[in-house]
Amino acid sequence: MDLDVRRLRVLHEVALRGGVTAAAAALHVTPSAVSQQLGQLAREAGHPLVERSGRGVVLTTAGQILALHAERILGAVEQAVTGLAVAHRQVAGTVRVGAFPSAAGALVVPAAARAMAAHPGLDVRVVEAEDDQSRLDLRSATLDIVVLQEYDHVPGTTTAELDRYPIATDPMHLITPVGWGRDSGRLADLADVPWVASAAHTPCGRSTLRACHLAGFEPDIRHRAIDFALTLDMVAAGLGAALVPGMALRHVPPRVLVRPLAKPVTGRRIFAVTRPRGAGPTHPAIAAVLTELAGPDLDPAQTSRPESLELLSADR
Amino acid sequence: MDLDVRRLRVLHEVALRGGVTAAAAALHVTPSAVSQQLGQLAREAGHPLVERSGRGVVLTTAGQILALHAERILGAVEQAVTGLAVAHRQVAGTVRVGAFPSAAGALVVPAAARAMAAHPGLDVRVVEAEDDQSRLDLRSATLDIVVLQEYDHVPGTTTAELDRYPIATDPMHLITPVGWGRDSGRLADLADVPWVASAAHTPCGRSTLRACHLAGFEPDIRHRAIDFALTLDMVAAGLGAALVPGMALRHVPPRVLVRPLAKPVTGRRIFAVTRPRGAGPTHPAIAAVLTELAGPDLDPAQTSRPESLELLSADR
DNA sequence: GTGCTCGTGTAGATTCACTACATGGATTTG
DNA sequence: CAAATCCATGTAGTGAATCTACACGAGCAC
Repeated sequence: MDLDVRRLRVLHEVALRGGVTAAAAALHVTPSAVSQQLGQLAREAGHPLVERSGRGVVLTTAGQILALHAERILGAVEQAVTGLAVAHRQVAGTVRVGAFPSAAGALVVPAAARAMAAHPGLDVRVVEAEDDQSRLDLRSATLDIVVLQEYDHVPGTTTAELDRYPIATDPMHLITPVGWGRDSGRLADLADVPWVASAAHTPCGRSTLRACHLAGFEPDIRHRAIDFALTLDMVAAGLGAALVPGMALRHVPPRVLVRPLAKPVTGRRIFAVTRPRGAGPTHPAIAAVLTELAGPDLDPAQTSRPESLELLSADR
Repeated sequence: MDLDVRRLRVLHEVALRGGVTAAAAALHVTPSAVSQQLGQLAREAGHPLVERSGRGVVLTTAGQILALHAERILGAVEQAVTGLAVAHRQVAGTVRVGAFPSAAGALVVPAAARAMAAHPGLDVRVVEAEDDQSRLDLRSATLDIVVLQEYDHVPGTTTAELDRYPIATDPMHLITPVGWGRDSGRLADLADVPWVASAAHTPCGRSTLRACHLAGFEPDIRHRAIDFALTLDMVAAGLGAALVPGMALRHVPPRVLVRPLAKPVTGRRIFAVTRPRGAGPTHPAIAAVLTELAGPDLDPAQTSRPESLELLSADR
């Protein structure tokens, strides 16, 4: 009774993704193959691992237990290959980094380029995805490093069980169309203007709302944008003011004014995480990428945004 | 790069047994299969795992590292199946117990019988083997429980890294042909008689030597026997005196006198061990066997040896 | 009901792993 | 020193295992 790693990975994916089809997609096989492997594993385990629920499946108790152990086993396997890489001091192989959109371009891409330049055998791949998706792909070993964000004053998703490597803090900046109001550096001065914000369910959207509440007013949010480039375009078109993280200000379009705030109102912390039971920073290749991510970019305002940010110096 | 468990077990066996052929025998396959799997694993690992040395092989550094991790992974797999058994509270399956000859008959067989009687789904198998062999088979998961002995005053092999479950202490008893010398209960009275002992390289043989030295004399060892039954026959034939563990006295032949010793001179401790990183006593089936081994047999003299032991009462 | 999604069976092709046998190198024996 | 022996490793062929393609049935939405 040997519980093949391949099969255990199938169960792990089913547990993570919540279904046979989703697991099959993640494993790049057909659902039929996943179903068969699951059946075989159940036979070996002596108990059914999943049972149908509606048109999907849910794990039985035995399935949950085995999925838990599967994660431990997969982690042990990963540590084994890591041990080999450590012993041979080879900073090589493929490291897949997931990041949310604004960090991907501003932080991860330059870090990846530096890491690959420094280590010829290293292949860093950047995957742009939302935090929830990245977290899932990290656990399923589709990604090796994930760059996440955590907004101040927003409860947000906890990532307690993961090892965190802080990369940067990214304060929110106030932007308005040029020629709006006076420049006192106080958010409350813009209590009566229209606003542009991210979608209400996003942490950034909630962050804007919280900041305005803390400043003592309810913002009149007229437009919702997910991509910060769209936010900037909206502001440039005079549709409203907005609070955006500094990292989104690498390319500020004309007719957008970045206004100094008297003191930072709110912001977000950016950090990288690795697989909890997996190789983590032990692996030389992952360590090299983490170093590039955390090291030179500790202040993203100084390094990642070449121009157009002189106005921000007052904020810090 | 998934490092199949099956392949890792092959590497583990090669590391344990010290060669391809020995590993193949333990895995019940041909050496060719082992060699091929090893080659495949080396390709996956990116480094050769073994290199030829003389007419055998030795593990490379990479091989040693991977073998180390293999043991962890195999342990994790074992814990997974254990987790399932625990969740379903099923005291079932096969438990293989290894024991040195005298313990196998006196302790393990009755314990196995009791365990199987108490748990219908349980299949306990007893394997008689020397300690070194048993230790190896335990690590390779050929055995699940191993009963070992440790003689007083003999450095012996340490089993520090294993979880120990004490079963019994088995003091050595003095036996002579009937009609020899006086019955003072002192070992030194037999300084000038011929002796029968186990082979010099065995711990029991060394134990006899040490006991006599502690009593102040050098025994004149005329005959060497490995099986205690042969020792008893030799004593019965009048060839000499001997020190044998109490457990070997289940069937004392005629013309052999078990002499009370004023105080126990030396003895051995008998204990069971389980796989260090493996399931161990967590597994219900293994726990059940361990209970039967340790529980009712805490004093083997009282339970396992039905008659012919009245003389021993003075010893304890 | 119709359409859609999800999971599970079945048949066939491909891949994988093992055995049997042969080869080459290293050690022991006569 | 040659012969015999042991050990590991290749090669060819066979059998098992696993995947895809396709069909089917069940649940849910409209």
